[in-house]
Amino acid sequence: MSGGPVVAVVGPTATGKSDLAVDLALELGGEAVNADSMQLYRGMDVGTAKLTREQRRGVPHHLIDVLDVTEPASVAAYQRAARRMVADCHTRGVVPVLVGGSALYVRAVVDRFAFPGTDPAVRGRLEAELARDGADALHARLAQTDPAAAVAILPGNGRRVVRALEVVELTGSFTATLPAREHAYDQVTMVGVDVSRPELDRRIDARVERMWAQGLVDEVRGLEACGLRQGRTASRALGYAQVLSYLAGECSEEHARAETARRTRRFARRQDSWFRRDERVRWVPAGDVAAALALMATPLSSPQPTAETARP
RNA sequence: GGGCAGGUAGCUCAGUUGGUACGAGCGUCCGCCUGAAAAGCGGAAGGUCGGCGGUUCGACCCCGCCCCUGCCCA
Repeated sequence: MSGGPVVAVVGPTATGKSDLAVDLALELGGEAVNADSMQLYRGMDVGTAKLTREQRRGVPHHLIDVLDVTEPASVAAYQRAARRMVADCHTRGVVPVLVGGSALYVRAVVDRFAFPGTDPAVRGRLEAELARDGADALHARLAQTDPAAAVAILPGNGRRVVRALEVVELTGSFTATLPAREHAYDQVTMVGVDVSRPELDRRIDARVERMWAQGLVDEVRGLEACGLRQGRTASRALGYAQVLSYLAGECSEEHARAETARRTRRFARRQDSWFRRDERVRWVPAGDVAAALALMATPLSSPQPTAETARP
């Protein structure tokens, strides 16, 4: 696969990825392609910090507002749509600028990555078994049918065990380790937005504060009426899950707010370590458009470590 | 000035009626992650148990004094 340059702006939440992506798109003649699992949802705006129309500054944004809150999101479906979008951009001579903090989503489009199929019936049955027998029991069974997968998946991780069993049933085996980091396109530039942990925490607190001020609670209330609570994926989103809990009378509003901030900080660390581990990501200080543009001059494709991967 | 409660991991607190701190949650750091990835799972590092002195073979747990915090009485 090739076709043209692909830019990916990654990093933890609240670092300013979206704005940087717009800046880059403006400079490169590009369009933004969302790689955020929650911005996929219509109506989830303040809680996902979606850019407003004005903030997008005329740059087209794709794969945003494409799912109803009741629909489950899935990487595989996203991968198909995103790849199609990238190809479309290339056809039009436009640079696709992927933006988002959903690490797996980013890899799913930028890397050689194939997802085995799924079957609702099989999945449903296995999930019922998980609920009934517990993760250890299913893990023991996985050890029988696919020993290698069982070794790679911790016994307590019911979700992964279920998926593994599902794939084994469908295809005979399950590869429980992520594929090698190999780009699926010729010219990929991954820009990581670098922010120190203490600064990140400050930004997150401020962002959560702002979300509340901008009416997150009302947004969730409205979405609840649209079935948010039944949405398998959307109802788990940071902020939304906590507010739903508050609306259900399970905790105070203040607790929901504090929990949102706490879980977001935790999430940001997971994102950070995920992207830090990827030696192809080149880091630039938050908001440093010039530094990011400088990287475009020397696109980095597949696993090819360079001398100056680290930045001051 | 007197009385009571309390001072144990970065934080909030368990705990030992004297025998190497079983600690827990949160935080921190690290790792895993293939159709829910803003989810899910796992590991590690952190403590002179307020200070000084005494009793004892041995004290974080007993005694004395002191310091600090909170509450109450004057």
